[in-house]
Amino acid sequence: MPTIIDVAKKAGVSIKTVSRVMNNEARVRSETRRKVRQAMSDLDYRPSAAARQMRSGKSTAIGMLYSDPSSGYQSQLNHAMMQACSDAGRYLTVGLFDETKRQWKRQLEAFLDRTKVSCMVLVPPMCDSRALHDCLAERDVKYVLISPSREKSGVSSVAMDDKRAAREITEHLLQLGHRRIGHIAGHPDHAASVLRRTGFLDAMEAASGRRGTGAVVSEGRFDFRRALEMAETMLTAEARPTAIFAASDEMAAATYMAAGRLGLSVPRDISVAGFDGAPIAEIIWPSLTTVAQPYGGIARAAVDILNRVEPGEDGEIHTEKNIVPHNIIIRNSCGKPPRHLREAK
Amino acid sequence: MPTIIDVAKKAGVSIKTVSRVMNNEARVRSETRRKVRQAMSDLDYRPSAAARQMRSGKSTAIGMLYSDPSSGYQSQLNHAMMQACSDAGRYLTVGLFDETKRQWKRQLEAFLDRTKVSCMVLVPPMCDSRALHDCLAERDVKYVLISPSREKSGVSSVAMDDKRAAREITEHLLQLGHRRIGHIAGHPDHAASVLRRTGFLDAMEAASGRRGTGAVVSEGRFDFRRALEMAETMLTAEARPTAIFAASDEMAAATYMAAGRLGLSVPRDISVAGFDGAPIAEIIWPSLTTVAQPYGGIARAAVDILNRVEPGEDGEIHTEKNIVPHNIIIRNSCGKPPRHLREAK
DNA sequence: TTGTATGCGTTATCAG
DNA sequence: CTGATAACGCATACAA
Repeated sequence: MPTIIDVAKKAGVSIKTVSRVMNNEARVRSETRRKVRQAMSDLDYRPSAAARQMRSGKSTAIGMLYSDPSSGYQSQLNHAMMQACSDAGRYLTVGLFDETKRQWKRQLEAFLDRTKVSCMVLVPPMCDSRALHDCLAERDVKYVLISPSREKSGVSSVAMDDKRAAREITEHLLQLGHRRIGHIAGHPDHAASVLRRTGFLDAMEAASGRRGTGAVVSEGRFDFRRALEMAETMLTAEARPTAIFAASDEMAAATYMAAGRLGLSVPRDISVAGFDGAPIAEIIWPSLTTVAQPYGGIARAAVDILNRVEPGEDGEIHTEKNIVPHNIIIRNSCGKPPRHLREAK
Repeated sequence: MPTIIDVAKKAGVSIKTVSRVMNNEARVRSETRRKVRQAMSDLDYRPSAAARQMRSGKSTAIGMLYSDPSSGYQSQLNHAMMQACSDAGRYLTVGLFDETKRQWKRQLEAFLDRTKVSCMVLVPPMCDSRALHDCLAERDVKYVLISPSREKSGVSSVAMDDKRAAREITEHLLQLGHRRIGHIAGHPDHAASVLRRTGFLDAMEAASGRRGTGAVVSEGRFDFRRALEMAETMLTAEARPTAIFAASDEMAAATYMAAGRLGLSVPRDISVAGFDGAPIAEIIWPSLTTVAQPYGGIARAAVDILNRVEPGEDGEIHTEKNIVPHNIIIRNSCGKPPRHLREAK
């Protein structure tokens, strides 16, 4: 494995200069910089993370907190972050974090002490804890928020556009001819739930000309059992919807089950759409039309921000609010409504 | 942060002695050892991973390969490993690994070069790749296998007893009075599937006195749609089972759906049991009786083996085959069969 | 059984 | 703009 000394020799400069180039410091003549870069790639040089960390006291790894092992969202994001870090030549160090415990502050400090990470990504629900922000700021750790409920000034964030995605998938249903559509919403405290519901209502309003027309909304709270009840209620109402848009794929799965119990077939009798692009959406049958969370794009954007925020300490920190485009995945759970219901308002 | 020097001063010895104590070397007087240990805990000393790694060229972290982000098994194990490592004062470095690509060897070597891990845990399906074993052995990386299909001599392994667990959950069903029980098996190439099926058949045989009596087996292949079909077939057969034991929680969920379509209620008309202890088992309703994989115990055992295999290089390597006890989680998906079917053989 | 001195690959100081 | 040299915390050859 080549070291900084080998690079310095090859480029005919001192190791300090090589170090300067690596760290994107300003005062280096551009030709010198070029020579060093050349030498580095010729030798396939890769700096020793250990030596770097030992000297600077800071790890190059990116830290991430994990609070709920059974959360599909967190584990998907975790995977995407690993991938993004790997692509960017960095590493991800993840720590368990129990936000409910009173020891959380010590827990966090132990994590920072041991890992020496100097930058982190905060995912929901950690990204909404003011105390957590303060603790990080106090220790001078840079961080980026993923899908925060509220933005925070001076801190960059990355998110998808939940409202718009909800609008789009509702429009898809409308385009198929559905006029009476149910929505099983998520937990009202969850920012994304509110956005998804609003997007749904916006699309319904645009189609009918009046807010609320044709829309049937229930609070599912992201809970399977509750969603099951809500779906059953909707499907047994006198004027039952011909399509249901659930705010999560799990709740969409619950809707499948409710439909099954009532002898209704998806998508013949009832169309179902979900949200998240969870594994279950591919697994269940018929496969579920849903909004895929852009985990990869979100992770890449977060790593990218962290890469840029670190070296350039010249002047003030440039923060940004990054919206990552999503995809609607059309699968087999949505069809046209029965003809006699198609144009009924 | 205290360093080895602070500890040495406090204990009144040289740093070399402290180093010896840390690494569990033999030639240290036990009183000296005690003094050093005391000083370490007084100062809340924690060795710098960076310095250690720089000096030795090896990281203290434990490596793990991840191949399928949507695999609940892998992500659960991942989480358990993080926890276990954290408890043992070690770190987990996980790498993506695409076993299908031809570049896998370079991918693995890049991982080893960059992370410098000297020990790893291999989870399914990686633990069954002979080429992977060879590659690791070649680079002198110690590893432990988790739930391998076949044991490998000279390599330790950790697993749960799938056969026994399947037998036990089947016995639970038998005890409730079920005599005709269906089993939706996993993929036949998967070692665990075979064990689970065998355990099921063993229990049925023990109860009836004859192999196969009362048992209805279908190949579900761990696939939702296929399991759905299998369950529908079973439930519409003339002599339908009063209980179904699915080899995975996902397939149990498919069974719920099949039951729903046929107007059958769980557990009143049909009892369902699963296997894995996946998040979905708690989420679906009624909550699913299942075998919980002992992820935590498996991870702890693996880390423990790795902790012991490393320092004691005196003599030959002691390998072990560790079976971790599991738990049957009784929830709400199993009940007594209708009276008239209870004793029917 | 214990201690001393050296070097691992970086970054930072300070002088050119 | 560039370079010589001293740390950083630990492990180990070598010495006692």
